[in-house]
Amino acid sequence: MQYKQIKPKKIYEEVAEALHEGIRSGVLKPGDKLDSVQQLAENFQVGRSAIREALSALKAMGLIEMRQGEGTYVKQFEESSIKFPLSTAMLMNKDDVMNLLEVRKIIEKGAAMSAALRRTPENINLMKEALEEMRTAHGNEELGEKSDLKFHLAVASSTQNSILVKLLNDVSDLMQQTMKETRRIWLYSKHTTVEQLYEEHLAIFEAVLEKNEDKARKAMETHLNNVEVIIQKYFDETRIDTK
Amino acid sequence: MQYKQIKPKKIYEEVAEALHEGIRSGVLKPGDKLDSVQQLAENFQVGRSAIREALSALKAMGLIEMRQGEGTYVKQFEESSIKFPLSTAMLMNKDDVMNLLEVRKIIEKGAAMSAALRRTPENINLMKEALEEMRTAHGNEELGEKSDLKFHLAVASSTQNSILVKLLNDVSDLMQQTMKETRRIWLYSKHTTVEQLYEEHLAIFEAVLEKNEDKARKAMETHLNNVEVIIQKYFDETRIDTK
DNA sequence: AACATCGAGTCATCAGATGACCTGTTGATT
DNA sequence: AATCAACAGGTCATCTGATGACTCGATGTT
Repeated sequence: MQYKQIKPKKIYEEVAEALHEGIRSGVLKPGDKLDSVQQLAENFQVGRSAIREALSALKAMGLIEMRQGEGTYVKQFEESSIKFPLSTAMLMNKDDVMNLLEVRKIIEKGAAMSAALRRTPENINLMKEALEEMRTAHGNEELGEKSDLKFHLAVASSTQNSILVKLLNDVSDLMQQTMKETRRIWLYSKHTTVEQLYEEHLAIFEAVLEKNEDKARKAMETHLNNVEVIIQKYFDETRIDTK
Repeated sequence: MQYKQIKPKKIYEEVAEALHEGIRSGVLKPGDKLDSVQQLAENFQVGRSAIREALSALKAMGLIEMRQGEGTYVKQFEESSIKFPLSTAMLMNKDDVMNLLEVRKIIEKGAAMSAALRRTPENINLMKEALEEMRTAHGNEELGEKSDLKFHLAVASSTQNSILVKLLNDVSDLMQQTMKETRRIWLYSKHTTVEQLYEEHLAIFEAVLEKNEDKARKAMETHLNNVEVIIQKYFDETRIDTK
């Protein structure tokens, strides 16, 4: 028979849960000030350390903010901040990078399609801006990289789906972190084909502009396939094993 | 002029960061036992509370595990289950749910395509199992719901992409939690169309079995569009405003 | 061989003390 | 009247000693 795992609840876990529940249920609204640690300790009838450990955990989850000398506040977290706990503690081997890239491809393709349907004139302007930056950035890898990101973000925003934007952001962050060490070489390879990259982005832009869903997907796919080739090449050259 | 925000780093934040870095860089490998709190306090030259608060945060992120009487260990987080720390203090309004569903659609469609390419015989068996469960579960909503999830998970696993699996899991969790309160009604609406749902799943299964990428995508799309209709209907009926 | 007991190591929790920091008030200076 | 230094009260940040609870393995007993 299956025995259910018994786990003696730690006090600070219970406290954290209670507060979390309070926030989720709306008893504690964003911006509200919590009682002082002292006060909470008395309310819950526990020591101050237990309270502080609970608060540390909640803070790590991004639910509250502790301001020294002031107090503890429930964080403002409109739509934008759903946390996708894509663990940043990830090994950086070829498999992981490739898997991550596949995820990114899936999301970006979907985003491109959705963007083609829902983009507004403002979105278009943002994309134009990014493209312009990219075009005039030849030679300046730093700036090129930034406008690249900006463009992808503008596409994501065009979906009018804040959750999707957040997710794509997280994935991009992870990619950047994962590739931190390979960055210089990566920028170099990229630089060599900067013209081509610009063309690819332009194609995506046009598709979104024309509200052509299918073309947008394909353009994004082409683009990311090329990115994949570059990364692939880098891995092959430097012989980083798949663990 | 722009002033850079000065933020005095809290000790426990620095400790948390140091440990996090250690894990990410691989100095601390999964399964490793950390020094005792006492010891860490001496190593970092800080008080025990600071250490404990840092550990609470890392624990909340799912990076470590504290076992009373034993010690603190770096969590094993292979492909399987990374504990999902929770991020769901989110309002449950129609917009959020719809956005989330769109994200799910994007990911699941991508997963279905990838699954069609890479599924192994074992994956097929898992899917079959889930389908069988679903078929024989008529009337038992609890079980039906579970096998539904199991099926989607089996599809995700077929991609051989652990990151994708993790992500889909997180999104599903979020959806479940978000819809926790609407659950009963949701199950009911679902029940009325359980036959149809089974057919839809079967279509996905067949497509994956045939390694037909395009068909898989379409089948998944059809399925999720129907799910969307059900949810949509629920919202319309109960008049939950868009905030 | 099986079981009970015990001790070392460790996490869990409490509470007092001290420092650092923020806000608002008061009162003196200009 | 405007400005600013000083202060007080509230709060978070941190350290520390004490105590309890728990795990594991060693030791001793039957």
